[in-house]
Amino acid sequence: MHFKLDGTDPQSGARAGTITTDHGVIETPIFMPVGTVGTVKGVHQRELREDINPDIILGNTYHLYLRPQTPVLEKAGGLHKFMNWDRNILTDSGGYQVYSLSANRKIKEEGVKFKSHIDGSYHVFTPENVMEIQRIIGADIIMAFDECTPYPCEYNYAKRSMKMTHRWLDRCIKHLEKTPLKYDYGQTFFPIVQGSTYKDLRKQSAEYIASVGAEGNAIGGLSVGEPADEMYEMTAVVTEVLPKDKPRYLMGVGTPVNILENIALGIDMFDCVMPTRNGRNGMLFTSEGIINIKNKKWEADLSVIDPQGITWVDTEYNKAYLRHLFTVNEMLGRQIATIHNLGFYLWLVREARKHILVGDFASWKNNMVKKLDQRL
RNA sequence: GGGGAGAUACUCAAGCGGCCAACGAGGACAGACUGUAAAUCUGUUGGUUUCACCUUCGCAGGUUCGAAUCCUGCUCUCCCCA
Repeated sequence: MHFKLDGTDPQSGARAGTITTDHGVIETPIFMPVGTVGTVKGVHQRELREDINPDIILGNTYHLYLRPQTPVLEKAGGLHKFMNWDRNILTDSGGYQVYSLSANRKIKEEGVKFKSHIDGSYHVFTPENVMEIQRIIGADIIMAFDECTPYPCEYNYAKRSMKMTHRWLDRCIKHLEKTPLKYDYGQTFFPIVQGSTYKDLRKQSAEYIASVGAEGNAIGGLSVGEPADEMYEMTAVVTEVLPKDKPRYLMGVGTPVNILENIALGIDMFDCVMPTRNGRNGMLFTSEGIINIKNKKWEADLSVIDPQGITWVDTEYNKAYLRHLFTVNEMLGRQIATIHNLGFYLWLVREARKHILVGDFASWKNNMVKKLDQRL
């Protein structure tokens, strides 16, 4: 993997860059659609490629390990071939499931014992086997196995957890060196900064993560319920420390406003289920503000979904029709909403990139933030 | 014509003397959702001046301290036999 800085915004910490991998070029800032189990829910690969056109998408180690299971992925020659996606893929390590499946797992120094949410069977994830599984899945960017702490998180717990995540990181790196590539392209490993919402822990963690000299770095444990201002504060502390010549990935963020604010703080990569999940649940992010398409007010509104027309669905369908599809619970409604939202998110980060390169990002951002937060 | 069953809130449907403004489901309305256990989850759904009162369980009477629940009549619906 190679990262090149193409430009920085004079008024903020925003950067535009280019990541090059064996599966192509990723222009940053980038939003990566989430495709947990080998599909960006509700979107055909063809639509993803042609209509939304992201350079990279996500998969999830825990979910893919449970189903279809690694032997199938290995037989297929990796996730790219299995799902027919020839651009970049990043896999999360399962660290987020340590948080989200908290009722079904037990954390120890050695690793995490999970109770499968599918059949109740027990599985153990360690830094070592997570690296092996990610080798088999074969994503271009693979993540360290970490503990994503909840919010709020008591200081002592956050500190202990952060230190364990650091020790796990060492084990990941050590084991990865012994685990050869499975396919004929490279894989890049990203470590993850933790430290909850404590500035000193975040700084300490960022310093540790920076010290391992990875080709890219991630920030985890945010967007887990903390107020946005706290998230920004933590991002600011961390980006101050992380190397400027490496991409920075803020995991799990966020709303369109969150993304713009974090771009301003020097983040290059984002992922979030919001455009897909909220889209399936009727929430549309548009150039004019946020719409709950299920609301009665759209019942007879024949105006197009988004006059900006970022993706073709925006102008081919009207609001009343889309609301109707949700009302009668037709899957097409969820598909349209998902394509629209992903198109919008990708448009947003591409627009941000343009403004960074032109040099007027800060003022453009402040303008956008006001519009994007509006509820229509 | 004879016999039987039934009418409950937007719909379906419980309730069979007080704990009933009335279970439950659907629908409707609204909210939530941030490295996806999520096509999921939550709330509201007779009215109002809402820790209370008023009007509701086909219609009209009656019994009772008290009725959606018991009695009488009426109206309507469905089923069976002619």
